[in-house]
Amino acid sequence: MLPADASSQPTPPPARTGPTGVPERPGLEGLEERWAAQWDAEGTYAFDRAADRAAVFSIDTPPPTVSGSLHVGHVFSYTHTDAVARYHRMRGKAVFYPMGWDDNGLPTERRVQNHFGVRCDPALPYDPDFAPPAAPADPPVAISRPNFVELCLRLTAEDEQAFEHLWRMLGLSVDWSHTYATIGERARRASQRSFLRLLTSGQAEQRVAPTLWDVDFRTAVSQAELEDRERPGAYHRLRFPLAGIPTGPVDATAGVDIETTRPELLPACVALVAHPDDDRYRPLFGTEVTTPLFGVRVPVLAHPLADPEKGSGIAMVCTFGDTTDVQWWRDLDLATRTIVGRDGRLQPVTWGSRGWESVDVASAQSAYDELAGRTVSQARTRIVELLASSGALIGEPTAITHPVKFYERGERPLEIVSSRQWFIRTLALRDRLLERGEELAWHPGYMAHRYRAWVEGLSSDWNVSRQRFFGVPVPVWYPVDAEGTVDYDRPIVPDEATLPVDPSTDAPAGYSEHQRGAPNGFVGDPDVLDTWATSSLTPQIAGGWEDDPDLFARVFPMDLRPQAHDIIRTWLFSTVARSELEHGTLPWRNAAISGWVLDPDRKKMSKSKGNVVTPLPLLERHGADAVRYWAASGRPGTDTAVDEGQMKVGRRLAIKVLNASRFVLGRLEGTTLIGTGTDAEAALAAVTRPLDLALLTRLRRVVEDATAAFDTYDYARALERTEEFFWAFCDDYLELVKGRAYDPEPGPGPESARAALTVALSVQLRLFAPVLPFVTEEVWSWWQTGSVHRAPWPDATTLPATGDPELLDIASEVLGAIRRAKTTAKQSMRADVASVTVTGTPAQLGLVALVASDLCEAGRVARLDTTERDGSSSSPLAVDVELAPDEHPPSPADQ
RNA sequence: GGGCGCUUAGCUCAGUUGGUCAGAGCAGCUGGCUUACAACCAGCAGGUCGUCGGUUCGAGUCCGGCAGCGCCCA
Repeated sequence: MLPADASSQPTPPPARTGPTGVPERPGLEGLEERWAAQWDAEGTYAFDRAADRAAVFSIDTPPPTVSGSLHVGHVFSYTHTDAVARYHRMRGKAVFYPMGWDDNGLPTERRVQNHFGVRCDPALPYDPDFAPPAAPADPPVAISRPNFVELCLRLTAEDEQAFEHLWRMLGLSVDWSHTYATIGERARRASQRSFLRLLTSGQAEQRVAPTLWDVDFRTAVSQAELEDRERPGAYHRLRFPLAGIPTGPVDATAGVDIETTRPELLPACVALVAHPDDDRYRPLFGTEVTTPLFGVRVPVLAHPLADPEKGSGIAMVCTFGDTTDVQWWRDLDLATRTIVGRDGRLQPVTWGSRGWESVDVASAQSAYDELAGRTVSQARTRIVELLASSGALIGEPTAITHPVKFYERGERPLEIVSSRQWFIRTLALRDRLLERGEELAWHPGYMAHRYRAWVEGLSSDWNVSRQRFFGVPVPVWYPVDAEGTVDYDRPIVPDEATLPVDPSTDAPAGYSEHQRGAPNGFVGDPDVLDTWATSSLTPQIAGGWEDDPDLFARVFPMDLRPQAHDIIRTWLFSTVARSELEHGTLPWRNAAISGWVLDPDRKKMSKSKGNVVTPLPLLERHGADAVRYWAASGRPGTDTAVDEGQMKVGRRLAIKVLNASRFVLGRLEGTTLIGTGTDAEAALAAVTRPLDLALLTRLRRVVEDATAAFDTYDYARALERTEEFFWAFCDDYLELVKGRAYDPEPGPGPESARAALTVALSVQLRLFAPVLPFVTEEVWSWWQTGSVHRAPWPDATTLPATGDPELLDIASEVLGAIRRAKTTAKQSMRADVASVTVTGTPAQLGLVALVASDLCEAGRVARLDTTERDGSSSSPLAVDVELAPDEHPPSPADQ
């Protein structure tokens, strides 16, 4: 585990030499600790809360799930956000960049259960002296809900410290005074307040309804938490006798065959449905059949969702096999016969009682008693045997593979049970939510499709209650009447001023705790809110909604929601919905969608595959700037593989920044261009040589490109442009101007070179700063005051537009030819060149003449001649290079 | 079954409105310790831009079909 205190013992800066403060041997080691501590101490990233809304850039940071270790995917997408944040800060915005922790919910519960070996039993009383077992207990120890929540809070607090340390080492420019946790008091208050307002306005309501249910976690889940998994199954062909014919040996001429993958739900059958246009079954519509084994008379009905192509074309409707059953049940107003309990086992049924009428009660009961108490899959095995021996199973089951709905964190197929749940009415909102999706600026734009497809496909309201423990409590109580019956229709709500409340330990106003559960008393709602029901309010929580109206007015609606594409349907969607319900606006103007990080073999990472890459070793091996470079090279929205090679490239780039800066600044000693208060205008005025002007004009275009790219959240493009320029700057320009830069004599040539180097370095450091915050800050500190991250973003319009960038190209071309000649001759780059003859058009030669002396200096060329020739300006130059006689020719033996 | 995205050098990927765009880096190979940098530098090599067809004077670039991969939704 990491040391939690990021500010402890920063590495001292290396010894410095000379007035420029440039270290003798600059390096990357220790920059993270040193600058993280410095930024913290100086408040470099503190939000200026006096700034008004127009001057603010606010970010709705994704709160990472705090359940174990961070994922390299976090590093990836958070780096993208941080680069954008740094850009806007340098553009002069007051950047509101908070950090949240998503600690409530199932992942934490699971982690606590495994870490301590405990399980929560809400029936137990609180034990103030409880201490968790030293080693995880097996079997788990049952503890009370308050004790369980305490353990959750304890573990998340530890995790959050480790996470914060990692974020600081990564260099996120978060204002750490604006943090929140989704189980924290502000989050609970905001979540409960919003819920109560939705309750008042009728947008939240409680109903007993078919509910997607995970039988292991024993909680409801929402549509957004579903996922399909391919599972083996089998079609079973069952024959339903026409009504009036008793069960028993089936008359083959008087039955209807259906096919089902869930024969165990036969006792829950309430109807058969076929497509209204299906001629095979049209004559049966309106008649009844009886279920095999159980002798229940059920209607045969028509519904367009029945698929004539599927199985026999007629389906059995049960309580409830899948979501289509629910729809048929609703549309056709069918009976309800619940057999699957919340533990995933078949409940006892008294056949012949109301709702369980049968033409042969005794047979039904005897068949069902074979199933009661079994799990769904056990019951399936048994009923197939019963059906086979009764003759109702026609032929052998046909094995198939089909998609089965699972809770995304679950291990067994979801059941649909009837239960009392709280819903937020999202279906009625669909059209408005689609409009909001159109209003939002998506980066990249095609991500809007994901949102639209999801909203258009909504099939149920949002179930927000969860039968779990570590979450924001549903803030209501219910009165208990004189007979001890709970009246769910008249919830007792708290005053907003008392929030947050916990109905399991707090008594409602007007009641005292001893009335809990008593006649004429009250009960608390035992459920907690879906974790998304709180996470969907992160703009409000971070922005201080109602708690800090002044702050809220300055930051909301926010400028940016950064997130990955897999949670568009959950987090992004639900946040848009809550903002629409609460404020009638979008929660933010822009959504920047990151891709996923894949493992080095481009496979999706997952714990089960064991290919999850953790970020800390990467940071230790390559350094933060290098890891950030890799992350920022990943295009917006594009899935990207972990690539340590790319991190090495980033590290090399950072080292190159150090060394190039050292060279440039080393040339400035004793000039007026160095040190605090460098006057950019004075430096620019000194840039007079064509090559130097050409460089700055090209740089001007780079600044324009990088700025435009960042304005559309394309950090990768901004980096690419900057990097491309920087390498050319190092490889060619620095070599070309070295002679002038080293010239100790004052004069327009040397001064122009030094001034151009100064300006170019300053601009490039600032262009790199959003992606490489540590190395740029380090270099900035050698010769500037203040933080580069507070320095103004380069303004392209201040750079010369009059230079001819073509001059750089032509100089590089000639220099390249000289280098090629030396390499071909296996000579050192320091080898002398007797003469160079450049053949080209007059226009080309005119340019060559402008850089001739720099070329001769850089290439150690004694004489440079030019020869004119006709031709278009696009035809290539011809460069003939004649090396000076080698003073130490290779001996024949070496040839 | 519907939708979205992707397919360019051995690898990872740029190529923004169709016209010096066939590119970069890595890996490979050949040289060079050059007074910023050997954690370096210079140079070399490399691809019918998935496939078929269409639009156009001209197509990685636009349109359509197909194949493969990935994701989302039924």
